[in-house]
Amino acid sequence: MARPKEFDVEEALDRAMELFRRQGFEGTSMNELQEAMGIGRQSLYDTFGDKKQLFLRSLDRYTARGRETMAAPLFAPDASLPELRRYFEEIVEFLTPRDGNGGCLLAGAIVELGADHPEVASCCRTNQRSLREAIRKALKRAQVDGMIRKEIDCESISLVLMGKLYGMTLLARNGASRAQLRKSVKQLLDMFTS
Amino acid sequence: MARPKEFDVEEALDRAMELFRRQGFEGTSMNELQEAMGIGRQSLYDTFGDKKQLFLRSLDRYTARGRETMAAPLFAPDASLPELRRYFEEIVEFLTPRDGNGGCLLAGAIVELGADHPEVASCCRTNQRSLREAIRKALKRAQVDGMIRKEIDCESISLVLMGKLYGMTLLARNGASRAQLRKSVKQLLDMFTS
DNA sequence: GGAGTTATGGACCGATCGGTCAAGTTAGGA
DNA sequence: TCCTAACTTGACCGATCGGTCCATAACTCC
Repeated sequence: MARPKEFDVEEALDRAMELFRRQGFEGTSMNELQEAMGIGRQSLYDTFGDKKQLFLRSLDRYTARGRETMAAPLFAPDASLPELRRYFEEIVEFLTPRDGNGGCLLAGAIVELGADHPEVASCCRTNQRSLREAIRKALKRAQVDGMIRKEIDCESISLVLMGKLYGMTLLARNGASRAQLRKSVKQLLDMFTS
Repeated sequence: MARPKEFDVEEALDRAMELFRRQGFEGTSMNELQEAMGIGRQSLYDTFGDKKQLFLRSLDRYTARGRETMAAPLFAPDASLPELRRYFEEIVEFLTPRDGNGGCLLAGAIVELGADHPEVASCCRTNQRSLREAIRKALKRAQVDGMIRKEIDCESISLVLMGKLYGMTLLARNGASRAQLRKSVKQLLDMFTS
């Protein structure tokens, strides 16, 4: 081994992730990334490969981060309806920040690259699958405990809720307020709770 | 007046719209547009202005087209629950074409340009407002006729349904099948019908 | 204290970007 | 008929794109 890196790889990746989240893939240039990450051109390419690889790593980090923070309680083995409600509440808050720079890297990735970048598409689908599964389990658990009506099909409702999450990212980007989103979440969730 | 155009403006716009829908704003170059539209460079700029103006006109056309075709029955003065169901069914079909080139120009516009292009954002919001209003009226009418439970708040459910539409564009882009989307629509709509 | 390895900074690459210029062509109106 | 306004064509513009090369610096190991 020789000369150590002068920058923090994880931190640089966070900066890239944030820029991609706000501006999208095509909308962000390597020059902007380099500047935002605070590293030199060559260090960028040596460490992260080309732009697509950097985006993919940012996306991976983004989804992992989401699972570890906001979604963590939902992924807990005993997660139920309260955890689900709390998760949706956190998503609403995340999508409507004070500075107005809402926007979801995952949604951007699906729209912008989902059709022609297999690895990105794969990452997005994997994330959707695991999240949906966590939602389904939480719903089922809540149903067993009598918090959700018996006739509800948790499997298909989990897809409805995934769509709800995606839908909110666009509603938020299109001007919906935190209060509006919060209310729409409550309306939907109350609909199948008993 | 002098020499007439050799190409059909509306048709050229359709081509541009289709390309933007599939590839997004940043993902589509003027060279590609020129080729797809089948016109010369200068004709393009003379007729449509710069890229942003061309995109805006494409977006306008896209939303207008949607209102005139799929959404037309929903906008009818006597639209009710059947029209609403039918509209969602048509959207599902639109989002899951045989060739796999699903994708919604409106969703792309919101994600890619909603944050930093006021005119595009304005167009997206106007479209959302009018569509949501049509949904709300149809819901209300269905409620008066006893097809929807009395305790339902049509105003806020209309936002839930707008979110559902947006959500489906991402679900479709992320691999959801026509059958899955259809089922999720049924699940949601059945939830507040009596 | 070399020797070998990795990181850094900046110049540089061809390609492509959105957009324009100018010369030539085709029509309508006087 | 001929003038002129509008359309077409293709070369061309500077800027920026993603990506690479190379000389130099900084570190570890022998």
